[in-house]
Amino acid sequence: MKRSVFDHQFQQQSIESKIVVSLERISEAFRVLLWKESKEHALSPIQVQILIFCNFHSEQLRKISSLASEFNLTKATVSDSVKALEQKGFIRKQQEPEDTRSYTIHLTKEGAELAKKISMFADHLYQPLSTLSDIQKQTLLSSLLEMIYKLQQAGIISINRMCFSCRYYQKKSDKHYCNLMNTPLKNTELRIDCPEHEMIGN
Amino acid sequence: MKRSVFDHQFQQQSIESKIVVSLERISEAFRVLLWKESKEHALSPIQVQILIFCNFHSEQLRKISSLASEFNLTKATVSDSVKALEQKGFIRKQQEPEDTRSYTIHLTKEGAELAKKISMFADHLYQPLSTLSDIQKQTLLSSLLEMIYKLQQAGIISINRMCFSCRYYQKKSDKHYCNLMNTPLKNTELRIDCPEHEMIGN
DNA sequence: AGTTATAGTTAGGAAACCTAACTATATTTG
DNA sequence: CAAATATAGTTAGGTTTCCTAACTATAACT
Repeated sequence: MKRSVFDHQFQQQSIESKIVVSLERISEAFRVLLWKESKEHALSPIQVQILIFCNFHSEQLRKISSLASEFNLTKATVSDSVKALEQKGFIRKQQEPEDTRSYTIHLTKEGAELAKKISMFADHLYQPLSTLSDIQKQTLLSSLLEMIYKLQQAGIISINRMCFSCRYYQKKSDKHYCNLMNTPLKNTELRIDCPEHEMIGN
Repeated sequence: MKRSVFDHQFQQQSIESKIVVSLERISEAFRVLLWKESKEHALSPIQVQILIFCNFHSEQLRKISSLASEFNLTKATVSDSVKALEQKGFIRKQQEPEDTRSYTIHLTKEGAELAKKISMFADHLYQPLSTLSDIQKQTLLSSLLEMIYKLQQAGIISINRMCFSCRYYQKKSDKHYCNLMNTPLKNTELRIDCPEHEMIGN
């Protein structure tokens, strides 16, 4: 009989189920923080995410389709929110001559200012990390990276821009190597959202 | 100038910001999995959470107010969802003689069966952990526990039933100790959702 | 040139959330 | 003990989230 990670008896035997439950609690924290930040600025959670994302990512990614797969939503949902942001004057749509079906999202001056403010919402997660030792942090990070990679391979998270899924990444005798920068990468240098990322096998 | 964890340059310097971004990705995975599971059973995400929670927690916690603070929602929101679950025949409200204002939620036979099924939704998070070493898992867990405790202290997550916030917990010369069971606790024995939990200072 | 794929929008609907105002019981306290 | 206050839950009304399905318009095959 298979057991759920939420089963107390199972939790007492299994460290894995404790980890999953912990991660679930932290997800809850994200949800709460995002919601709170949204309300404070009269935005919706998804609008907050879009503003932050657009503030930190390149033109190619600042399109309806990219945003949709980034946040695992439909294009219709994203389209609505983008329209709302446009009406509020935080973004502007810019047609490109190459493909007139699509457009790139640009933050207006007000949008960029707002984005800077709201992107601090995750700070509350940042502070609790300060008391962990360096080794703890390193182990924590590599474990999380491994998890994320597997979640992406399993098709649960659609998009990522981490080294493991990048065409420039190579494992050389158990060491990480980036073929774009031509340098070895320490565990802590592995990126989770690399601007130069190119998906493997494209 | 303070920087956001979503800032790429900042990420390259700071391991903490990478961890936060990773956690954010994992939260996304939870959101997606919960949504998917909901749709498959014609439930809403919050209904799924309520069913699972009620399946694994004691009577005192199976009340509107508890659920509301557990999930950081208002009572109104929870009340609505519980009503829906009742109409679908998965739960039943049971008045207690001690306090007739309130009632306890009981799963019906169908509700319990459904709860068992849907509580496996987190399994996709469980499997990616299998390749981690024991030491990695232990470090991961204690880091997460520490984070959660601080998030609760900071008032971001309202409720938890972990050892650190329990009146029976004691730190004896840097070792963990449970005064209810009268036993020392290894790092891996620390609980994240203990049925015997009693909030400190009550 | 005609089919097919892709980018984004619109419309309609269920549900997730909230706030505010409400009922009904419990508890406190003057 | 009666009056004031607190607590448990509901209802009403609103905005936003998200979906699916049908649509327009452009781009890219064949």
